[in-house]
Amino acid sequence: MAGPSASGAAGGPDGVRAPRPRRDRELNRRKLLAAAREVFRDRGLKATLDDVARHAGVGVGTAYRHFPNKQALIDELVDDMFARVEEATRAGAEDPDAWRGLAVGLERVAELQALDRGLREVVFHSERAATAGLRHQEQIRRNVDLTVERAKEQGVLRADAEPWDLVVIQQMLAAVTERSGRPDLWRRYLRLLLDGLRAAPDQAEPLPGGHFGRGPDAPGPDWAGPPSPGPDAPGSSPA
Amino acid sequence: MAGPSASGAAGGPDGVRAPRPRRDRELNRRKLLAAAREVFRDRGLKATLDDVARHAGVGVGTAYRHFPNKQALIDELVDDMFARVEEATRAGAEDPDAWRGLAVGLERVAELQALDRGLREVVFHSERAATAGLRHQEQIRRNVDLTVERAKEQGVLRADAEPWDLVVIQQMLAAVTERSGRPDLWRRYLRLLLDGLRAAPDQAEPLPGGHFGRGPDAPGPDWAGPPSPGPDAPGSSPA
DNA sequence: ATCAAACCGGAGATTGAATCTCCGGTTCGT
DNA sequence: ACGAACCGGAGATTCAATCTCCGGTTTGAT
Repeated sequence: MAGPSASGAAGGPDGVRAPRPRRDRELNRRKLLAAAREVFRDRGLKATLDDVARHAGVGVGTAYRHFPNKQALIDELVDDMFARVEEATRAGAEDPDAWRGLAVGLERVAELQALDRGLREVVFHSERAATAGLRHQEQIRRNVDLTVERAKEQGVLRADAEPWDLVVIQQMLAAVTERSGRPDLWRRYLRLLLDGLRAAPDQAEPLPGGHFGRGPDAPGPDWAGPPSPGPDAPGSSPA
Repeated sequence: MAGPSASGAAGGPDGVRAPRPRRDRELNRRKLLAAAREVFRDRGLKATLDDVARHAGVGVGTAYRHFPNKQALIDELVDDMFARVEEATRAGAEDPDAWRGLAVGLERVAELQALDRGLREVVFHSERAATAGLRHQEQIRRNVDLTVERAKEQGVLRADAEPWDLVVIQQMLAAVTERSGRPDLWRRYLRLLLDGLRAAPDQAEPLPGGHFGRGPDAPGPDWAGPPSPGPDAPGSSPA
């Protein structure tokens, strides 16, 4: 009869009672999370918390009781998203055929983001990507570095390619999906980019843009470095 | 002393007087247009009409007296933008060396849009691009078609490339500029894409995406065809 | 079965940003 | 010099999104 901690608090660090939470609470929480995944996937992060609540079949009040605001709800999902991307890059880094690994890694990640608008916005856009999923982000970076390094060793990737090129390529593919509305069109341009990425004898001209007038050790774009300056370029004319 | 049409109306089709408009009116109009070009170039179309007015050194009221709303002001500029793009594509279409023409055309257009955020938004995003600059748009399409056609004839462009690929490529380059904040990074990826676009013996795999399950004669993406379905994809799961 | 605490739903208050109007004061053309 | 036309910018208006509040319902315990 006496289950664990029949009536009093068990071995909690403080004297806090455990008043047996109601069953529907947890249920609603799950429903909200699931609905959020769907809504953000289809309509992006700009979807309203009201939308999520309606999609979950609960009231707005319930939504706000579980999550103080939309950002908190998003934060709850971000880690998952990065985890999926990490997994997708792992396959590429581990393939013994480095070229196939490169191609497969790019393809997997592109597949993920082509199907999930919320993921695109979290992974590529936001400066708040820095806020969460850091552990995953580091591993992703390591996977990408490794993929590129091995592809160069095997002589299948042009020597002037850099790891962050793959990130930029994902951004470009995301743009194709976003602006065309076609969920598969990116494959065409991935093929094109892969053909350009492959080591070839007649690539006389090196890729430009290897070094700008920036810091001493930051040849790449702003991602993976300090947060970007934001969508607006300041420093316009002073009247 | 007596200037042209000293006091009465000249040859107007109706009896409307021409009461000699004040000089500052036209001046302010010019100032507003110039300011709008700068502001939209630097901050995009989401800039406020108030912003434009402030930048022009006039009051908001003046702005609204000259243009009923922001869209009207934008419409006044759109034609110019498309004209510049048309001019940029012309060079590519006329070059006797078709490959150089292709490369130069892509580069010129990319330069234009990399420096002008407003142009990016007008030319690539909006469904309202359909509203204005139609004459230019048709000529642009003709230039692009010609460029591609000749490059294929000369055997320098892979046979499975299509004219609308060039449009998509511009979108990708625009995304690079937009998301990196680097005004020159696109050159790197244009090189990459050009290397992928060039006819080569080892391109065994054709580009995918030539035909989807769409209409009978619409293999390409939605631009240059019917207006796009908008940013949101409906048809989500039915609960 | 009964009760009180905890939870739910959704109308609407609040906030914020952008658009547009109105009127006193100034400038232009005659 | 004079009056019409124009200018400037404070603030009314609109619109959408976020969040709060309270009457009614459900849950778990006695």
